[in-house]
Amino acid sequence: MKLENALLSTKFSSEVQKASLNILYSAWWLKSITSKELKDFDLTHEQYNVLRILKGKYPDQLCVKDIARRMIEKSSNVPRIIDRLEIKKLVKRTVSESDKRETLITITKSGLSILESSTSKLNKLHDCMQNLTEKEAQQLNQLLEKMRQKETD
Amino acid sequence: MKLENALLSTKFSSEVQKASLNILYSAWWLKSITSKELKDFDLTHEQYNVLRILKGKYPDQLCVKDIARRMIEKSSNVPRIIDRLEIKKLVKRTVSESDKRETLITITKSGLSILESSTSKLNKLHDCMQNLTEKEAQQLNQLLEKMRQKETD
DNA sequence: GCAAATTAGATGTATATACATACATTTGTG
DNA sequence: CACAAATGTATGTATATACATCTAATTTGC
Repeated sequence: MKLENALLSTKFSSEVQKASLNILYSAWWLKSITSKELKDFDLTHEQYNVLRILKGKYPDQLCVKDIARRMIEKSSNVPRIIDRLEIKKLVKRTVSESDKRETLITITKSGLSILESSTSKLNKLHDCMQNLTEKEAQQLNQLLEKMRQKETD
Repeated sequence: MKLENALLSTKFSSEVQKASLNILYSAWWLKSITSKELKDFDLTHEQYNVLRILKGKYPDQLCVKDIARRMIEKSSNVPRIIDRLEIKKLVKRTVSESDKRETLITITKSGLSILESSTSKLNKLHDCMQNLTEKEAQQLNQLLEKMRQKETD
């Protein structure tokens, strides 16, 4: 869908300004289609993201800070997301022996299994909406990274 | 910043999957730099968005539904955002005469003035981070819209 | 060795997101 | 005209975001 139709507006001061709005709208669009799939597994987008990060290092444990550093949205309140995952027994908390301030998080068998089935469902969704070729996706990645180039790297 | 550094991860199953994460991260990045500026005006990103939409039609009024249709994030709870703007006297509610179910929203002089100064601050920020040329921005817009092409247009 | 500074995590608050439900008004249909 | 269906908005609930504050543990500097 054209951004003009999505926002019912045609007044953009520049292509650059339009690109900002387009990124924000695309992110909302991506989140809303994936959240819909995750609902079947009683997972939110953020809970899924934490499980995915934990699996990336499995069977190693990660402390809360390590997870936070890997989150897409850096301002996520990781302890609270962990709270919800812990209630559902998808992760486990343990106090670190080497540094008692740290809480180490482990993904449980049950967490791994729910992550596997939800990921396979999301992948199917991804395949369906593969409108971009690998080359186009690569170009998109380059443009996004160029846009953000002011960041300290 | 490269996505690899932003998320401390190098494992992406494809450029397309990486592009999804890149869009989500870029949206967070855009929101966080603009929210920082809007804080000086005691406005949230969403409150600013509503004011911007109202100004687009000024001096006409818009009902809640018209505003919701123009929001970037379609699931925004517009009545509640209006609540906060009304407390700050930046907008005014009136019941529509032609259809008493509708609430018409008007931006106040004070709302227009705060919108003007905050917009000019955001534009300055935009100018500083103009890393993309108009042509590149146009290409980015095309790629994002191609990605979303499954949507009913 | 110990006080001060730093760090990790938990918790509190305001606002937003996502979605369900409630309520009033309007519209459509017999 | 009556009444069911649809519509517009407000409100309720769970979770998340954004940010501040608090507590406990660790590190640093003297």
